[in-house]
Amino acid sequence: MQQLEQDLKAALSAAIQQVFGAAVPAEQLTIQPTRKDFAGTFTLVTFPLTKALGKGPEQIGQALGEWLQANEPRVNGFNVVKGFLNLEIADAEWLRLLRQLRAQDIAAPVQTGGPQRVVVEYSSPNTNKPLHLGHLRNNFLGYSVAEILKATGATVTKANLVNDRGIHICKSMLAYQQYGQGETPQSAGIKGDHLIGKYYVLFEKHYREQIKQLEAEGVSNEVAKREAPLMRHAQEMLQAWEAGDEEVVSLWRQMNGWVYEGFNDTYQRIGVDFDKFYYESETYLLGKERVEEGLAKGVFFRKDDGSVWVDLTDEGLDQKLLLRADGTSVYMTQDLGTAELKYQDYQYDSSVYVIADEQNYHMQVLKLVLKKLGKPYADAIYHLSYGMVDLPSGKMKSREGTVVDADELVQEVTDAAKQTTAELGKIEGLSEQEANQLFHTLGLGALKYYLLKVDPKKRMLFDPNESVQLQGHTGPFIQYTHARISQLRRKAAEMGIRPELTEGVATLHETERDVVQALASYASAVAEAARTYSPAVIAQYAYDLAKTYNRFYTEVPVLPEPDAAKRSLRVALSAQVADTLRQSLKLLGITAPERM
RNA sequence: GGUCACGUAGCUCAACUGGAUAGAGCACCUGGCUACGAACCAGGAGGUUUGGGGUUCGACUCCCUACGUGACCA
Repeated sequence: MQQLEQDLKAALSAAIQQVFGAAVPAEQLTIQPTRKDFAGTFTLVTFPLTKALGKGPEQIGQALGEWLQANEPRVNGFNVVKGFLNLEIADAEWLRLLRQLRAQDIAAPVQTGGPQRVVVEYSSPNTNKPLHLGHLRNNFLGYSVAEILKATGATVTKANLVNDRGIHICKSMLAYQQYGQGETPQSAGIKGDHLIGKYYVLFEKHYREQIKQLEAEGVSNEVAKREAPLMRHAQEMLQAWEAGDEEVVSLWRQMNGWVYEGFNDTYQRIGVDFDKFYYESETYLLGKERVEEGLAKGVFFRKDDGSVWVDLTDEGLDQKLLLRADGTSVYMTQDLGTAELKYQDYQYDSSVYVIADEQNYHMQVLKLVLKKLGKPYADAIYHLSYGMVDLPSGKMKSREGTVVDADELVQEVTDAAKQTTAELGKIEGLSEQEANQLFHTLGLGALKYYLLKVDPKKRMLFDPNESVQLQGHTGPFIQYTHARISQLRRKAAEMGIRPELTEGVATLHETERDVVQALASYASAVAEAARTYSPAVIAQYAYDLAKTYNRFYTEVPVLPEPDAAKRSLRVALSAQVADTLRQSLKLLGITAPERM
């Protein structure tokens, strides 16, 4: 398809030379898909040529159209509307394209000239509470972007930088010590991550009470927050952890272990995975050498109190702290360290950080600082910045208990899929296990598609009712189209109809052309998605393809078609659609069932 | 106070990076299952693309400005 477009541009450039005697390079021509309301596939916009050629836009269109029709066999018709030359492509070319697509492996890499060694860091949870809706957008985005980049032939490492240390974990640990009474996930019958989350909430509750009490005694809010006994204990615990205190470290190990069991369970359930785990407890001291390096190179400076800074005022930012006066790290210090570590591990030419847009400033600074250090990988860093997920009631706030828990949500979408499937009476012939598997596939398909179809950088609204919808612009709509074709293929096989393209077909139905065109656009959709790091491009593509196919399906008979050559062609066309849909969904992390 | 995003149909989102009459889904109305799976398809209604100015053959897209929403930096 891209090839055809390029060839047409070259042909048009030649036509301009021949007809008008002017040299206009092919790259300068504006060609675009023809709007639905007009006949044709490609459209040349002739307005920009008027000056160079000294003719009116219609005149140019007419002359070029005539030339192409006479000299380019793939163009078999054209029309000119104002400054637009619409070109119609011959059926023989569509058939050739379909034949070519059928001969290729749909999973074969799409060459883009993009990065070859990529690290995608995503998920990166804190270990003090279970995953929630915001994490889901992050996880689905990260997994999908990794799959998309793989589809361009890149070697991709999925990395998870677990934030397993710090004051927030100590809060859970302290609350557990005080109120836990030796409870375990087994004894409580609660998933590990949820158990730890329970104690985090408990900490916050008692902590707030202590603040309130102090304030009642006339202490200012600021001081109360700092001096509340629970907070002081948590701080002491953090120091003990850093000093390697055996009791604290052992409790920390135990509780993190529970959390990981819970996380692994959730990861498995939502179908994401990782090739490499980094733990902040092992990386939080890194980065100090980078600070030394920067001081030696004279790109950082030390203030009188001993703290180290970088001056970014030339870049329109301000001065940024890199190391505290007491020599302890800040987040930036660690991130400098892990960037170096990741580069040593993987020598990436692209390092993708899937992080919410509230970190935009931080990531901008990280990149600039690495640049100042002269790091070769500074430009390879890409912040895949995504917007927050809002609820109809507003922003999610853990303190106000308005978070949507990931595990609960997955259960809800699965239940919704079960209910709808039962209503439609489509579970006959499935074992209970198969049925449950299907409900999960559909529910998760709905949820993933819902979160991925929106442009990542945009803030989005999560409507619980819409997220479980199985009709319309949804994942299950695409899954359904795939399942329906699967059934068609099974029947075709039973009837002895082979999906093949014989010489017996000369002309195509309009909807068949549309389907071939959509199929042929797969590669450019993947390329575009990879270039922009946007699964939404694939989501939109898969929907359009399914939509186009469904129209074909209702307008044209496949199996009942009396002409054997046409019948085989339509089965082949359908098969290609199913394969392309399955592959597209795979890039989104969504499974395409054979029946539903 | 400063920086950066975003603002499109009642609601949720698109618009091939400056091109034609701004498209889908949901919700609402109408029609289509004795040819292959109706989780589908066809049609209707719904828009001053937040307001105002500018750039040009042409602006949802670029620039300026006001307003609104959100995030971040001190």
